[in-house]
Amino acid sequence: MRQRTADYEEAVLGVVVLIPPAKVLTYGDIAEILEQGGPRQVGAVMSRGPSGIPWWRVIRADGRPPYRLEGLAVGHYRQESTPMRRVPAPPSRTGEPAGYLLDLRLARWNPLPHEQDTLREIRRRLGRSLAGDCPELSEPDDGVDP
DNA sequence: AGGATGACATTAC
DNA sequence: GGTAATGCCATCC
Repeated sequence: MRQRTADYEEAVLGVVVLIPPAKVLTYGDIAEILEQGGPRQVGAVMSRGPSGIPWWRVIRADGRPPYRLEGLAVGHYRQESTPMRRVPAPPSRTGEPAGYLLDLRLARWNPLPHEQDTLREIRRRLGRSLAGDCPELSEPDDGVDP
């Protein structure tokens, strides 16, 4: 039940810690790997400020680092030599300082075969907990009534 | 129950 | 190359 979110969070974090230095995944990538939820759900997990994980390796689909954390993230990118390019003009004054974009073509993580196995395992475990958590899904459900 | 919200994504100008 | 409008999916009022 409520466990559902905890399991989802664990799965997301399990994927994030596998991303190697200088590589990144988008929120959507992770949702796709898990085959559960969507980008916003992944974002929701990350927003809880999980500790001890490379949060800066999870970015938006357009290459921007996590909202409001760009300054911090860029430091990590420089340290890891993550393919990044400086964006010329500051977009807008409405909050987005942006100034850096990750080059997703170069920086997106492509899991090796053995890493894909690990990802599959995470996905399977999540699927299991979700299924075992909602027995109603398999319940025949009695008469719907007239 | 219905609507607002969010570390998002895609499509259309 | 940008922004603007829509769609999404789960959570939380």
